[in-house]
Amino acid sequence: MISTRGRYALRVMIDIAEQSNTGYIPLNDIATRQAISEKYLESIVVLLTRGGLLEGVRGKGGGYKLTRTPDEYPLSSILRLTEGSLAPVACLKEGATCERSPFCKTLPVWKGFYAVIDHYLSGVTLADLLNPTEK
Amino acid sequence: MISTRGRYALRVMIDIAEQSNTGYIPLNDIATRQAISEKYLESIVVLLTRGGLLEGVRGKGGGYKLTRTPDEYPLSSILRLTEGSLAPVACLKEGATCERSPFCKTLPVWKGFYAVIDHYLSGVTLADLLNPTEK
DNA sequence: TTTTAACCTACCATTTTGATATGTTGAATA
DNA sequence: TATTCAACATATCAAAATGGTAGGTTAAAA
Repeated sequence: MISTRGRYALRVMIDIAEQSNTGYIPLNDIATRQAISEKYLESIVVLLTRGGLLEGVRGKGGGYKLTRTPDEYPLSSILRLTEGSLAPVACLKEGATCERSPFCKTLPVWKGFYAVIDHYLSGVTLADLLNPTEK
Repeated sequence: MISTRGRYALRVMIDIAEQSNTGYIPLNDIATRQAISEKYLESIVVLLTRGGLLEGVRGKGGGYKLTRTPDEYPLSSILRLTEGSLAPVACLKEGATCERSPFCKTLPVWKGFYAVIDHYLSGVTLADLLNPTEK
């Protein structure tokens, strides 16, 4: 299940995209607009910045900015970064190893499930979530 | 993400389906075959029994049995029961309420995601996971 | 040099996860 | 009828994840 990290990350990205004609957007403004604790948002936004989805600039006039256009952000990229993985079962997480896998009867279904999840979240981009005018 | 509860539940259901010509299957046997703690399985199987997916009989010669044929168990029914819900976000859980929902920009995407998840897991049945001979 | 705002580190309460332990009830069998 | 088997019930628990909070440091502009 997608936790608040992923959900808040999406809202932050939308918020920035909608304000993005205004240059860099300070997290303070975002936190106020979205009614989410700024301190908690910090821990989420740092993932997006390190992952290259956002650019942060310090000091006066600073804040965050998108590094691409909204249509270049599939939701999968945002959620994979903040949730750590989109794998629906631990067995499919990167680096996971299971001795049952050669004969596991459930593995194919989990792989199919993973593919469906990834396909859906890769087919929707940030641009699809914006106000029509901002697209 | 699907936890061990759901994953083990699937394996138990497959195990019972494959042995089901032998009448009632004691949990002890299943735990041994699947190499999972019997006591932990108990807490999972009770959900399946209460949900009507399995029938349990006590005493000597007792055990568990399917209440339907394997093709009548969509995986969604097994996983929904053991995981509590298949909703990908807390906002979509039964009984959940959110004051943002009337204007939430992410809600439609979560609903679509939920629909995709439900569709996939409803389209695969227990029968699809069995050995070809047991189908 | 003061203000602003990102960045960094540490901690913490609550919930969920993944069990274990110790029984009790009910059905068959010897 | 006593014994055995196995479901059913309840309590507890360690570890991890979740959802934060607190306090400080660095860098950039005014």
